[in-house]
Amino acid sequence: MSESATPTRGAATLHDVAREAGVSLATASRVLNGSTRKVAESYRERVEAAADKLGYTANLSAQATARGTAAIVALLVADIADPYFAQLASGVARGADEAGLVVTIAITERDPQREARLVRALRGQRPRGLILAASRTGGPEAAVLEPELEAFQGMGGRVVALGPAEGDIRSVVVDNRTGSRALGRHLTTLGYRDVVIIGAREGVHTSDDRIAGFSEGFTAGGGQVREVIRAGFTRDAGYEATARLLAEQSVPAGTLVFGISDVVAIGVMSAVREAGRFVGSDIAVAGFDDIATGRDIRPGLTTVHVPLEEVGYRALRAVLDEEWDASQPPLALDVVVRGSTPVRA
Amino acid sequence: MSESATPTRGAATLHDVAREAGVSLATASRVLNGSTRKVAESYRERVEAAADKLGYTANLSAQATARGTAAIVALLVADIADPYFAQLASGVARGADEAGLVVTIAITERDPQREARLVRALRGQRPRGLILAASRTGGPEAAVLEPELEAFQGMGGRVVALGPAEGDIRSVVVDNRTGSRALGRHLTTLGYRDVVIIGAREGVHTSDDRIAGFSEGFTAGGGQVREVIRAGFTRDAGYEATARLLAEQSVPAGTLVFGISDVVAIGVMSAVREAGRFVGSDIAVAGFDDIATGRDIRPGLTTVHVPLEEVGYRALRAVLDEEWDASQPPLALDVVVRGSTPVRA
DNA sequence: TTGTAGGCGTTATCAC
DNA sequence: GTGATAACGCCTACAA
Repeated sequence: MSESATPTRGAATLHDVAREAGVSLATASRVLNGSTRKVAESYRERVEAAADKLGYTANLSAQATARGTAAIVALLVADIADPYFAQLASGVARGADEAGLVVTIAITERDPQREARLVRALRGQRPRGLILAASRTGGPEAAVLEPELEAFQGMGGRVVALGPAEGDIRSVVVDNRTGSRALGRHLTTLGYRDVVIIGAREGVHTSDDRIAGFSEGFTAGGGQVREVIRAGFTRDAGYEATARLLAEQSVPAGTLVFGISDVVAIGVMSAVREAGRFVGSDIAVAGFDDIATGRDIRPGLTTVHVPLEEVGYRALRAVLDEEWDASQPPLALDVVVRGSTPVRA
Repeated sequence: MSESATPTRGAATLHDVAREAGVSLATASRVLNGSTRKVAESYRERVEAAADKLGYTANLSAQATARGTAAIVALLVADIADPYFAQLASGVARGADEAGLVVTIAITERDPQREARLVRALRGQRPRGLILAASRTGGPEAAVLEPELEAFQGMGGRVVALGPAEGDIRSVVVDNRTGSRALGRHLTTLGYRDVVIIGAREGVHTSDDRIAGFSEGFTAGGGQVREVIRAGFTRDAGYEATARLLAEQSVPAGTLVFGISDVVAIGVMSAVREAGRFVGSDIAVAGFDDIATGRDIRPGLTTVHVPLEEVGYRALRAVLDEEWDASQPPLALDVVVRGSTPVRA
């Protein structure tokens, strides 16, 4: 007596609904899921009544097999616990919800090999599109990804990358270069002349652009880049690089440290403090992205505001929209000055 | 002539692989996806060769329709941009990856109605399980969820809740009560006697438990709870409640504010500062969860460490494991004292 | 407008 | 062990 009087065995199928309503499968399908609506009102009502009497929910898998594509969009991020990616994901989720899509999420751990494997696995879902948010790199390691992406596109899937991309990959681009240039320039007007930049390894586009832009702006303003440290994109990378820097060199007061992202910059701040120095008055710190916590830490983190949630939302739209202007101007960014970079006396 | 010379049309199907390998569909299926393996080595090799020559990837939807269940686990969170949920999600993702499952994520926005709709929609995916991480409440609003959950379970899906749950819902429980009691008690040993608690509305289990536990510990230690403010679970809720508090009442130095979560506590800290008061020496602040940023802000946030990533991982295991000890002891928590609650002179 | 029937890619139950 | 073949639940020409 494992199952006794349960009226609906397992889940109600379209079949059940059709029978209950006394119509054909096709009719039921049309009113419940079909796109072009041409069903007599009386039938429609009966079907709908039957459907929710039975608690019917379309089997998405079956629908997907039949249609050849699933109402899914896959999102690849380096690390979902990182606020940068979390905020991005938030925008993607909002857009997906609006469009009635489901979001599938995969973590690349910043490993190109792994990323390629994930793309391949995700392909099995036949998602409408793939959003690549994990930091894109240029190098040869990135090559493993190419064939997988092509295979995916070959079966009608759309690929959207955050940051510039070649081929038929749509992309949502943030003007890292211009934003960081503005930041660098602005900081010289506050009196800074000496900067150490902590970024990711060469080849990571976002990092490279931010480093280049900042350097341009800073030198244009009369400052000089003392050193560019290649660390990584995490809080710990920022922390360790700074700790080492402070231990090995004598860093004069008034020096500015630019962390390639807020997350990195927050690590920088912690290391500065732990070394017994002061953030702001002593060693200034700036970041990039304007994640939420940057507002709540003390001193506030000077940064460049990136509308992360909006970026995620646009990426989602890029997956869905038929029309797509490939030459869209990149999202403009604003410099946000807070206490971590006070005016130098 | 709609189809011309493209070698692989769309995506390679099992059919293609079988033909290429010169075996039957059944055989190909067995070597590529089947569970019980009984295929001659020679065949196996041929099939595998054919498969990766063609770049075959199983169509998960088709597999799901055939099997009746998909290799998916759905995760419901209130807000993925919130570090609490993001860290949780991270653990879920890790476990899912290990088990070869895909994670689908849905945002409830803390709206029970919406949550119910999502569960219903997610049901269509026929996921192996559902992880309910969005703050569970007790009240009548929660009732809408029941039937949806039951329907899901009725079709063989497993439901895992974070926090206590009734019926055949598995749950991963964190000992909020004991943890907050320990925190409250400990803070009295530091000299605090007066606390204002900022929590979510009544009925939200996590919040209620933390408030109750903290109150017990704090009064047991000789302190008194001046007020319990019902605000919410967000940073802004903490901020606004505190701003109002500070504006309307005269809050003496040495008062402690306990935010029901670190996110709330961070809002509290910002409001304290904005009111021209000092966190720590003047008004002390404590939180709960030990999210990553609590370590990086200054002063550091005193809190109770919750192994969020691990909680997520366990939740995932709870979905998968056949064996499940319903009476597992809740995860123990540790008090972490930082600068936001200095010893009172 | 409605119903019939074939097909989507896999799995699983059979005989062989 | 291997291979037909009937499901799985749904969509969609096509016919009525």
